[in-house]
Amino acid sequence: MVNTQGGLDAVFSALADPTRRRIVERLARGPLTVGELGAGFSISQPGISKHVRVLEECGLLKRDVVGRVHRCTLSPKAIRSASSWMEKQYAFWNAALDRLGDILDEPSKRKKKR
Amino acid sequence: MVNTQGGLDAVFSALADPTRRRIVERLARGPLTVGELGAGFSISQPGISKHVRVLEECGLLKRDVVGRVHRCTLSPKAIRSASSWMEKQYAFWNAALDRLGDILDEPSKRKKKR
DNA sequence: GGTATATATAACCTTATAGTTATATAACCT
DNA sequence: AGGTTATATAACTATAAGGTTATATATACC
Repeated sequence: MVNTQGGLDAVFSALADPTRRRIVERLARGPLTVGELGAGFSISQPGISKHVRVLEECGLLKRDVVGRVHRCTLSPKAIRSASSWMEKQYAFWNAALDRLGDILDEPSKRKKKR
Repeated sequence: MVNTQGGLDAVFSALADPTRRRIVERLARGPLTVGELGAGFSISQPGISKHVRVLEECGLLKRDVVGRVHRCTLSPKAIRSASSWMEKQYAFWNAALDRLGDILDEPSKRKKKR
């Protein structure tokens, strides 16, 4: 927890919790109030409130307060940044696969350069 | 942490740590031994060892033990499953955007439909 | 065999997290 | 005003997570 670089940290951390992933899954189907989000989970109302807050702070969720009701919507920018981090690693990996054949063939005693 | 559904949980949890994401970034460029992975981080050798273990257990990393050296490679299957979870939510969200216009225009007392 | 190297394990500490219950705030409704 | 509803905050507890140092294990080298 020393290095909290660029938002990504908070997004992945938020998505690490299965309850929060389920909340995101629900929100991806359309906006819901905090109360509606809580229905179906077996955790307390303050519990849901805290999860919603975490998702909000990392940018995955936006809140529209109307009266006493808080309507939550998914804000896909954050999910996009996390997803693109993954895509990037994937792309690097594919690029590395070329060089890889060479390295893997190395029987631990050959420092040849091609 | 009551609901540990399908691997995804462990993968997101692993990626929540910035040190482990940096390890993944390095591995995406090509295989490295545990020792090589540790170089450049300011944490102790056992610290690295534990991070590597976490990445291995969630399926992001594979280990090839040759002699006393452990060569680590990225195993992109896990990253793919996490990434596709995100893509799925994204897709649902886009689908929801159609229905959304209707809902968002409703000012809780809506006097107009467009 | 003895020593150095690569990595893992054990034991421990500290901080963070997810959950709880109880209470507060604010909006809506007679 | 009084009561109900929606959500947040406070205070607390338990467990997990990341870090450490010290030690163990296994391989390599002379």
